[in-house]
Amino acid sequence: MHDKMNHELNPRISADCVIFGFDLNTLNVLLIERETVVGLDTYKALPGDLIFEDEPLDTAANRVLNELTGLEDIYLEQVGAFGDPDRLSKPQDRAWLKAVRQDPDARVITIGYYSLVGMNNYVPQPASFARAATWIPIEEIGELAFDHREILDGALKKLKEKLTVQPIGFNLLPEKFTLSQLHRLYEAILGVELDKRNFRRKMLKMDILESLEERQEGVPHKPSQFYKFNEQKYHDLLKTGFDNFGF
Amino acid sequence: MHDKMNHELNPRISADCVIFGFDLNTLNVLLIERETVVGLDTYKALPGDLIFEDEPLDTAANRVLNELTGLEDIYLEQVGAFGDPDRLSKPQDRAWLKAVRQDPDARVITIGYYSLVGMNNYVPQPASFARAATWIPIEEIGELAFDHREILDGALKKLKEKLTVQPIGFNLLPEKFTLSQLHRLYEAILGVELDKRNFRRKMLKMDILESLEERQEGVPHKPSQFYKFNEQKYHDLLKTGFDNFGF
DNA sequence: GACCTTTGTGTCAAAAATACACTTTGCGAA
DNA sequence: TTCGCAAAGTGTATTTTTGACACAAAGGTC
Repeated sequence: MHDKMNHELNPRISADCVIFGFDLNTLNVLLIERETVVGLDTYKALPGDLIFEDEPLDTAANRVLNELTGLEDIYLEQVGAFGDPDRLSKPQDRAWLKAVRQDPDARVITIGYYSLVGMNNYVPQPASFARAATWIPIEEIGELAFDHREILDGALKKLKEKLTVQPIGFNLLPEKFTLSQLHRLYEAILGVELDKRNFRRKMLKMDILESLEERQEGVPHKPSQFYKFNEQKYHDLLKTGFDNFGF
Repeated sequence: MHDKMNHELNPRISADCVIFGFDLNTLNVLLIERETVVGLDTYKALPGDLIFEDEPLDTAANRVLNELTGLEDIYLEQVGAFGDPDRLSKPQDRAWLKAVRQDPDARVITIGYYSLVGMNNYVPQPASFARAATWIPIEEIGELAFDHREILDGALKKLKEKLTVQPIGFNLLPEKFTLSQLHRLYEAILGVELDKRNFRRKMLKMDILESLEERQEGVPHKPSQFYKFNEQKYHDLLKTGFDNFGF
């Protein structure tokens, strides 16, 4: 303590959410399009805002996400804290902050979160002061506001790691899905090609998918079989077999 | 924004560090022993303190760690943000805060960090207002101040995950070490028994260890061969072969 | 019915994981 | 000096997992 007192920080805290969606073809991220203050241009940002006093971080992330996009009750996983003192200092960002924040010069430390949702289940609701919340294919996302690009990259990295360690990603698909769709999802997230036969073998051996009687209809090729995710078996598996990797 | 303004949070930020050490036998954590304000008792906390204005988070974590323990220039990895509004509300914690903080009622959100250091290389230096920084074997750590137990558990979990994915942990050992010591280290971190022969085979196959001519001396059994870690080969390996797990 | 597109399937070889027990070395005690 | 103790060090056989690879089946379109 002692002589440090007057240096102590008095910052704001925000939560920013990286929401991944999958349209059965490419991976998308839910972004807010903001009007730049000067005029015609828009620029993109993650849905995020300051958190309230006495509000737990996870709760805040969910509230903020809901306010900006309409999404509700999403399981959000933390990416980490981003607190570079210069993270709000790009001119465009400063202009926006001045227009919208009570104390635009305050340092803001943000907690990044990420989650996966099915794009089908959900059509974004533009909120009051966001121009629009929209799904953007991940390869088309360039620069973002603040350090949001860094947060996005961090989230994607965590998502990849998680995917290689345990089968997640079912949230990204509709309830009934085909193995090809799941295959494409894995390729989209990991950004690599995966051998079709080996992928299927491995997936099925895990014994967490249930094949349905149903098949695709009206497609101009051999119809694909539908599967669904068996949550029960998945949780059984998590408890037994997933701790022992490596050794 | 709008009507939310008056709810906006005005918290403090702190950094707390989980420093793991290994005494060639058991895993230890570097803890601060604080006097309780009432009197004779001590209680334990992670080294941590408030961060300064305009100070990057990582820098702050290193500074705080240095001030409390004397450790310098440690690579700290983030565990995450911990921000439960009640995290400072245990009576003991409140007493301590009142004694030592300018604004003891302010909400404090903390960023947890962890790192590995060699216990041999380092003998903790007690700092001014910490009673003592000491290594405590991880099995002997019970309750800690605030939510530090939660932070510690989170750090240990991350450490385990990382260890299974890539060979770290060399920072925890002296420069020259034996395979048995490395073996014990892995067992201590993962908390499981690992087959000796299989462990050695796997470790050596990675080709990141260099066997030295030297052997143990003065031990009442067959002397063990010393190895050292080849940082060059390790970094080569990281670039090529470590991304492709799982698929 | 010819053609296009995507699904779905099997095998073989190489690599990795697992389980498992005895000999070696050096010290200390009798 | 030898006997015992404690930890180091070493190899094999079996099973499991990975990775590479090609062609027939189904259904729609023209």
